[in-house]
Amino acid sequence: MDKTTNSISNIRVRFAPSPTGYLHIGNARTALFNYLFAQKTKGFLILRIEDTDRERSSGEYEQSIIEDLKWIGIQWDEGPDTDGHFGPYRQTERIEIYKEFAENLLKEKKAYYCYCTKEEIEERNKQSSIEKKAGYDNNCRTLTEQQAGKYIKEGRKPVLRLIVPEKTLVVYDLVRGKVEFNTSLINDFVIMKSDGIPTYHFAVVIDDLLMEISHVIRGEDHLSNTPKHILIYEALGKQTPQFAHMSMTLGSDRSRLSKRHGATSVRAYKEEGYLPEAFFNYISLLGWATGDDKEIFSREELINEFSIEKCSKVNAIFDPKKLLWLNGIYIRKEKPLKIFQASMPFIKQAGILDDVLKQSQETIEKIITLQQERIKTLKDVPALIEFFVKEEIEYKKEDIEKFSEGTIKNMLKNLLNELTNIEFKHEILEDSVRKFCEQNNLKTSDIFHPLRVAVTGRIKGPGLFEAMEVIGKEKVLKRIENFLSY
RNA sequence: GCCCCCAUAGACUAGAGGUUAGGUCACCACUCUUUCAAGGUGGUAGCGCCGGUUCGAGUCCGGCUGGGGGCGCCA
Repeated sequence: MDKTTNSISNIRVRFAPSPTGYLHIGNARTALFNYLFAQKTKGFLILRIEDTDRERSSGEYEQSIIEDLKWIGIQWDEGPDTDGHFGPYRQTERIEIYKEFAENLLKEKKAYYCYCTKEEIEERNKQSSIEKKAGYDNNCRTLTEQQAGKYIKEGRKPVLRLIVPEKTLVVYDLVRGKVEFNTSLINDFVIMKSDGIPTYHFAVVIDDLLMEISHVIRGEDHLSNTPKHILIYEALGKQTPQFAHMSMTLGSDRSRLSKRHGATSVRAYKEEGYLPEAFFNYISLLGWATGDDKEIFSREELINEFSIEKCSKVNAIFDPKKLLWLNGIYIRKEKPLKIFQASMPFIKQAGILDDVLKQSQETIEKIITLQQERIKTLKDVPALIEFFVKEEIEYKKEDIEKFSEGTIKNMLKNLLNELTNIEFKHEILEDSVRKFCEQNNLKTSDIFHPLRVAVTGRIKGPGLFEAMEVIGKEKVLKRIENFLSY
């Protein structure tokens, strides 16, 4: 995660989650785009924890977000878990810094204390129904010292509000182009809460400033808040970074991605057996595309091809089906041994670990190779390899009934004798079973299907003879005998 | 209510005035095949609506409609 200081780029971007839950898919995509941009430009990615909401933030969530980012393969150059010259990277550890900036704004009369309670503001809003202006009425901007003194005596703890000058603000957004705002619609907003903690708007600006962030790449939900941020930069007499507001990720009904749409956290997909590479690739496709028709990208290709200009302004719907398809693509491309290793948690979970560990690595690799094209997610692995590794298999009642007809059983019995005498190589097996069918005037399917059920306990699966070879002579013969006993 | 953003099939998108509107997922059919899967081939399906500019509009402009976002002592 370190980068030497001889980097020529002074591009610095950040991903700034608040640790109030697991890493959300939408946030993961924002993180990914920041990562890709940093990599592409040889810049720096900073991870900053925005934990000023003390009610909802927790260290566990911070940890889980870090784990999930790492799982996806997003690496950062500076953050709470690494060294860096712009720390601390956790907002609650920066409270004194914000206070200092706030006090300066107060001194310069660019901000003021407000003693109003929520109730008082609401009440006044109701009274002035002519102007249906929502929010704060800038009441305390013109508070006399006398009035202020009275409030202080009452023991009221004030918030600090920024004086919002009336003007037109222009955001030159890298994704959306020129966007104009009229600040007359913005009320003097809170920058420091009454408990001395900065609000999001204030902390974000101070941090981006001090951490020398050059490009703020974030979700479109922050576009409307950007004028507030610019106002703070201006009050501080500082230049703004560049802004890029990415489209949002929505659920299947075009509403915000929520529990109703299924899994919304990165962690859930990890636990469902998705490969991080596939996930990485899939979310990069949401709101971004190259001019050609390419969709499958390695990490390096993605970094190489990425550009903010190619980012779409249109909100994208998260489609689990396409992710599933892409996951299959990655699984089929992966080395069998890698798939096996990645499936270990699921194998353990399924309770077949002991049987699996009895197999040689070679056998395991053969099994995975045979089933690879059937694996959609790693979670499928136990069910697909189970009948290879288990000593005994169980049959479904319906399958037994289907193939319990006397002639079939007799044929299988005869075949069993044949199999006893041959070498268990799939070519040889196939050869002799086909010959057996011919000699007995049977269609191959008359024997293939019952044989598959007898040997694997299933009506579908990989090539029958390849499977038999891997399962091994001893087990196969035993299984057929067992099947015949029903 | 006010402000901001957006609009190509069910979904993700290509398209920067002249295209038979291209690709991918999903869906359907066919094919390969001992089953399933994977693969191959083909198919259904789209420029939200109304005006304007232009010889010509998916593409430019305006309006409408629709969707999303913001207006917190949440971030």
